[in-house]
Amino acid sequence: MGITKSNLFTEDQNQLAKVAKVLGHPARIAILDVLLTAETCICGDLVEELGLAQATISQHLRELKSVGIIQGNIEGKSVCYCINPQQWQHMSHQFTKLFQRFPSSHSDCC
Amino acid sequence: MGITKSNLFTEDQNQLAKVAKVLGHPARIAILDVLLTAETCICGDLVEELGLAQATISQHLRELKSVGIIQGNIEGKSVCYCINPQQWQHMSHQFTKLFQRFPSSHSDCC
DNA sequence: TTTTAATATCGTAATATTGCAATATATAAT
DNA sequence: ATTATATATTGCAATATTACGATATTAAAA
Repeated sequence: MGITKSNLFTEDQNQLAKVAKVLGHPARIAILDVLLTAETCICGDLVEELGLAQATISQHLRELKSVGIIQGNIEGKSVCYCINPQQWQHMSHQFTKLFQRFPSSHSDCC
Repeated sequence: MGITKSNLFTEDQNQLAKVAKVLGHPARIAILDVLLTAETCICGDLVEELGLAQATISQHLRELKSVGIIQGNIEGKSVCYCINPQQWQHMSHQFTKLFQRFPSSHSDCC
């Protein structure tokens, strides 16, 4: 097949998986690393920074935008990218909720 | 192409992306949900719980095992799955580190 | 207005993922 | 030993992802 059966799962499960999937590529993590390190908007430097073709970077940026964790603002003839604070916090919260569901005081399995 | 250029990225970036990718499917989130809710080992119930074929579940379990966040212990003729506490905490820590790099006191972009 | 520069989109090849039926494997029960 | 049960593996079709060259788009600069 190749098509995910989203209807079998809850909205939360689908949503979290969708965001995780976007984080699931090193180029996209690298892009976030640059944005986080710069602590400001990045216009264009990304293509030189990472070693991928311009078209490829653009595609990864679109995927990050698709779940809202980054945003792009047109600034003249270039585009400034930055983290979207609201969505970043939301994502952070969703993951943290998942992680915290495993009690640290867990007795060994089986 | 279709092949990720891992050599362009750091070990950390590749590692985090790899784990995120495994979390990037709702069936695998759903499996973790069951394991977290049960707070104990789950032997076999997973196939009835989720609506996927046995072969498909087995495949998802293998992917979760591949990054170490769950483990399976053979228990007679069935297999008990549970969260791996060490790896869970490690994963949790890696993601949290990423999330916390964005200062909550961030001025708006551009 | 033409050129230049930055980014996006399209088309496409290579590869990966998803899902499942069929089959293999392994252990318990008879 | 044979059968039943639980899980893993294999093989395969459908679809998705990754990467990039070529081309479009858009806005500043000349």
